[in-house]
Amino acid sequence: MSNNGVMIRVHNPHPWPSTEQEAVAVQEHLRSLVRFDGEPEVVRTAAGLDVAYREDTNELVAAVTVLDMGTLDIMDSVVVRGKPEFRYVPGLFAFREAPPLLEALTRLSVEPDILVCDGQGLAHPRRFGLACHIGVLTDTPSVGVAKTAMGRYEPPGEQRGDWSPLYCDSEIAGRALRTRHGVKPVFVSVGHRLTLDTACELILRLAPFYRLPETTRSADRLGRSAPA
DNA sequence: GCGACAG
DNA sequence: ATCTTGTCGC
Repeated sequence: MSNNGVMIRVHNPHPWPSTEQEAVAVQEHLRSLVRFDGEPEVVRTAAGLDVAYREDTNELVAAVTVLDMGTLDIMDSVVVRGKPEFRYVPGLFAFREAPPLLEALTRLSVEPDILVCDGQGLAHPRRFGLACHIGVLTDTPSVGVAKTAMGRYEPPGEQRGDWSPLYCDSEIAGRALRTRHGVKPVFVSVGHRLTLDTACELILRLAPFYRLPETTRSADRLGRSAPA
């Protein structure tokens, strides 16, 4: 269902922080807004969010694709460029990548039922990774899929679908999920308005061919192939 | 104090 | 993130 109105809106109760101390304070407040209910009854579309870097222009290139969950066809896509307003700091990743991603989400014309972010959700030092941040500010179900873990885990079984708990500070914050036989697992954690079971189920559906979900792969391709 | 540390 | 060759396997 497409229309000309804005489907995803950003509700940001804080000015964007300029120091690491302020950023941590913002996270500690926003994390109280993460919800685990309100899961969508049926997920028909899923958005992939990724950011590429252009060394030549010192710009961030945020790319968002919306895929049909049934066919994995790309139904919509948006690219937004922006200047980095925050240096990369582990744990404060969202303050660097979220601005252009949020702007891109606002410009979509096909509504995504869930957002698949390239990074952590609850599997974060303060339980508020990029996926939680994006999910809360847009009040949209979201999940984080990271290529490397921020917590500790034991290797899951070798079969596709096998998983093991991902621990952060002795708490289960996500899962190491095997999307392909014999390939390094991806690290899935809830962002907002989803359960971990549903999140893993969706990621497996989105990753029938490769280690990473097609949402992430398509957004990554789009971002790095964007015109100069 | 030293190492670890999403992209 | 990005820089990069060859190599193994389906």
